[in-house]
Amino acid sequence: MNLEQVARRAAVSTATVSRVLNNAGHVKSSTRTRVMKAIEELNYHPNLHARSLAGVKSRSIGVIVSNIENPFFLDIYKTVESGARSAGYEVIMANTDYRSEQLVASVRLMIGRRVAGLAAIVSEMDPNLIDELNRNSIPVVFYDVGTPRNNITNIRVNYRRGMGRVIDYLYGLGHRRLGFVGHHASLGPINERMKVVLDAVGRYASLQVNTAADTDTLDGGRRATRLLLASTPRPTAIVCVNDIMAVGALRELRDSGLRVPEDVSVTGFDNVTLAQFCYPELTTVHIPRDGIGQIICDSLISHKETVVGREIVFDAELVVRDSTGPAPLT
Amino acid sequence: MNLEQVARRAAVSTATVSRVLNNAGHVKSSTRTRVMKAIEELNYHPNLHARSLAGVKSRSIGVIVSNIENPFFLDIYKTVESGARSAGYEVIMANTDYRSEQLVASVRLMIGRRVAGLAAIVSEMDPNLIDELNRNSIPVVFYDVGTPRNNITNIRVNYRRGMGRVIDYLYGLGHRRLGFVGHHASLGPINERMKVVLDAVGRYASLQVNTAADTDTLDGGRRATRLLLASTPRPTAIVCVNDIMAVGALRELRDSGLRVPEDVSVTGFDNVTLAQFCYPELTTVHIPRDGIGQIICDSLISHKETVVGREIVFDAELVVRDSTGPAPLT
DNA sequence: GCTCTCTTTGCAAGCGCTTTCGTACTGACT
DNA sequence: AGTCAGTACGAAAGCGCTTGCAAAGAGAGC
Repeated sequence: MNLEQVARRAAVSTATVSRVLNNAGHVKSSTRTRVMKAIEELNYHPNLHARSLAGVKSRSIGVIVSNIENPFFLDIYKTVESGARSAGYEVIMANTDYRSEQLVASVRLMIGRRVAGLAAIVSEMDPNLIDELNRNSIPVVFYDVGTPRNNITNIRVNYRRGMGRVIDYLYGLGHRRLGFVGHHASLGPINERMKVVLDAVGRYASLQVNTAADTDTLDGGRRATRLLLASTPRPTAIVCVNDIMAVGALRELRDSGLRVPEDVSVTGFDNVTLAQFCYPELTTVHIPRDGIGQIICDSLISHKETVVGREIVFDAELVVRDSTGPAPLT
Repeated sequence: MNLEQVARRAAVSTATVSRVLNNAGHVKSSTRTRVMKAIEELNYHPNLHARSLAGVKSRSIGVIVSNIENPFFLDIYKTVESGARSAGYEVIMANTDYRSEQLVASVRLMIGRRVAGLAAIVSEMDPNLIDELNRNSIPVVFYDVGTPRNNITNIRVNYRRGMGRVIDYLYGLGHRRLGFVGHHASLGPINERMKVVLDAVGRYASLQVNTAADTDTLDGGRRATRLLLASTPRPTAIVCVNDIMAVGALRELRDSGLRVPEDVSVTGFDNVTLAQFCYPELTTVHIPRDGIGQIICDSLISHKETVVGREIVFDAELVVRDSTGPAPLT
């Protein structure tokens, strides 16, 4: 089923059918209806691969995320998608599960599809990828990883400051034994976050921290917390790398019969919607996901010179809710 | 940058380059390395559109969901993706936001991409869509909507029985005033679920129910619950159309100073992971998402005759947790 | 009736790839 | 040396679409 069959049935040329399909050029209205009728009768659906091949400029952008299950990624994806859609672009998504070989495969897939722009909201990285992308000319935005180049924009969040605020705040509440819940310690940005915690802790002589890592899921947060709670003396505050794992931590604490925040305080990171729907509501650090999505759209679609090829750093504000409180006296 | 340039650089024909890329046919190992070198030097990435066009059979399946934010959809998507991936297929995803025109657009997009199979995990429907799909020959799986045809498989969950169990259970606990939290009341399957509640309620003369609807989000559940709580006398149990909205309900009840389950009981539906991570843990109805994903893969990829073109109904088991209890005495 | 300007349509050349078919080459075996 | 099977490669025909160019038709103004 192709253009030619439609053309034959409508007794016109393929060029005319194409013009009808794309609302381009001048087509007499009687011809148009005749063509549409043929399309309908034949249940014709244009082959998008052929259309792309035939040199029409790409109207799609690719978004790659590390973990589509984490609402943080999903929020950014959604912002990008709505921005892209309103600009007439469609977005294709890929998930990497934090695996760098999967990231490379996804990037190749996107390039193979000839996307107009590519956003990678990922924590993993392959050493050769930046170079491969740089030799290409398509605009790219990296979140969390990568280095700015002429066609590569970088978005970062000032984790150091954000985490610093968390640690300062907890220290001020009298906490001296911390537990850090992370995931994929081997990944640059995640490891960086852990180091940031260690550094921040290092500023206070009396502060100690244990760390544990598991998968980036509710259950992972739960298991990592279980591990941390097993050490004696047990930490009085659990600092989590993100909100999802923090919600997992809350569950484990509940199961252990520990009260939050009276016995143990918990902090998250990202400030996803769920942070306000768990109990107790999470003290966390807000990351402006809509702003990030906006920047991505700007650099991939509008090609604003102000953002392309630069590094943009977002600040991260502490949001105090109910999951943190003064350290227990003992 | 295309095959021809690579071929020229490696001093071979495009056919040979193609053979190298696809590991097909016989290519002398020295030629192979020469071609690979050229590919690397030119940073060549094959145009996937061209490849698809050139008649290679489709290796991708499409999955359309109503609301990617709802973990229920996401869980099914993930099962399908992992099944597809292990069969060498890639999956492309589309989100409809419960809008039927968006569903139609997404289906057209998938057909335009010539997917090998199509799964629609959606609650909305367009009257002409089934026909349009049926005139096509690609295998299709619908969840929740549609009617089985020769190339269309239908998966359903026995909501009637599942919801019936919820109502019976609550009645047995002494609840007589129910509130139902739904979303998109105008959509067939969702409306169906509400009707099922009304029917189940109808079996008990002394049982009453109010309904409220909002968006299918945490916040939507919260707002709908707020509405239900405003009526006097207030319901003693809130029955939610799914777990996400139920978690929103929990939040609203907490804010209103009502205890769950002592003052008000809450039930969800789906049994997503989050149902065990909220507080109190949700009484809900389990829907076997992995089984659903499996069926989808079977009918779209393996083409098992046992499942293609049929209707498959899953049963839904009640899972009692902590969010439900005896109705308050007053 | 004739020219001029739009409008409407068709022809055909690609887009970048796969794949069939045919040719040339390579050894191995008579 | 001659035959044959197998290996290695190239030429070229599409896949289904868009689009530049040219041609034909249609009014409008004289």
